[in-house]
Amino acid sequence: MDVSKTDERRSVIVDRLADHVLAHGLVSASLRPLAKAAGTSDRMLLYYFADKSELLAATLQRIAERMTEAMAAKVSPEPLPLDLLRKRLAGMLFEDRFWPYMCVWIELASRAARGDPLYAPIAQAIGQGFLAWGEAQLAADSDEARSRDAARLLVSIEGMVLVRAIGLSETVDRSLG
Amino acid sequence: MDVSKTDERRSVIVDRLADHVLAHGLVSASLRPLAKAAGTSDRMLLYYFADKSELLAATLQRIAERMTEAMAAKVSPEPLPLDLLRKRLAGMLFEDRFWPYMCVWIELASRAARGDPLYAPIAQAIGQGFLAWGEAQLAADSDEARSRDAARLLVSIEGMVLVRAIGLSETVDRSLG
DNA sequence: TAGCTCTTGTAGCGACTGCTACATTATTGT
DNA sequence: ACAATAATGTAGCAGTCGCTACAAGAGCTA
Repeated sequence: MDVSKTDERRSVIVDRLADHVLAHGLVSASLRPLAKAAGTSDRMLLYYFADKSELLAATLQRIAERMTEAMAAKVSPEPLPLDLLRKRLAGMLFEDRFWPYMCVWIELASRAARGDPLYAPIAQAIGQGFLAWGEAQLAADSDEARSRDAARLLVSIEGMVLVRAIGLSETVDRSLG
Repeated sequence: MDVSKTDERRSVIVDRLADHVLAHGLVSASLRPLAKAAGTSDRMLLYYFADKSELLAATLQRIAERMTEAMAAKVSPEPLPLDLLRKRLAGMLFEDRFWPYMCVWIELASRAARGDPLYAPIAQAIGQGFLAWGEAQLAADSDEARSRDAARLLVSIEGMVLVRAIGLSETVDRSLG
């Protein structure tokens, strides 16, 4: 059966939607601009997706997948101590090519914070994925220490991202020094 | 002169707008709902304020003032080391009555991250205000250490806020342990 | 070739957006 | 008391929002 035909076209659309959301944010993710970015019509977006929520969920999932791939490519051959991993990760996330992901991430968090039923579970899942990634990367004496360090990694990375978001990059640098 | 008359009414309105934004977020801060919350009409909001930007700037400033007052009330008589101040502050910011401020703060940051000309300067100013507050609270051996610790305080507090926003409160706790 | 499903365009609905023109009432200063 | 100014209501404009009814083309199957 060629459910694949439809799925393939859906996938192409989702890719372009992801590009658009990364470039312009969830705040300008309304159907007509998204459709134009995907080279189609709002009518067709709602043909391939039940409604806007489903469309955005698929788009955010795609964005998360891209980020996961990028981070998988950054896996170190051996476990790293917290300080070192934090610095390497910070260096990566502040690259220009990754900053759009961080912008969307904050936007996602701001909606999750209000308990939005669409965004809150997505944001939580991404956060837990990051924790798991951190635990796999970290050198630690015990499982307890590993879990604690992963939590600290997540917290400090998110803090750096948010502080940079408000235009205080040099404060981020100072905190690392 | 009773410019005061107008200013007084503006101030009452701003107070109610602040309540509404804290309760429902910037995302639902459109003129008609705001007006209803302020007990007036959209027409009158634009009578007292030049446009929506000016109105929101005033509202966010009011919100920041309230937060500043709350933090001023929490000043410790003597300087505190970083770890202790961090824990006390985290305990405060995660109280139910302060969480709405954190939600608005993340929303503000998400818009600042995209360089929004209205929100970016406001967010940056608030961030710098926090840094100054932290430097005044921290015990440190040198100005350099004080500045670095204030940066670390800001980064870790923001990180905890963001991680809690995505529903991972227990991860925040683990990071503090 | 007839019919059927998949795909797509057109047009529009009702709600909401920021904002404004116009008119009217209330208040104030002289 | 009268004129000027401040304050407010009504109505609406032009645009966007998510979404949908309707119809027509495209492609396949019998």
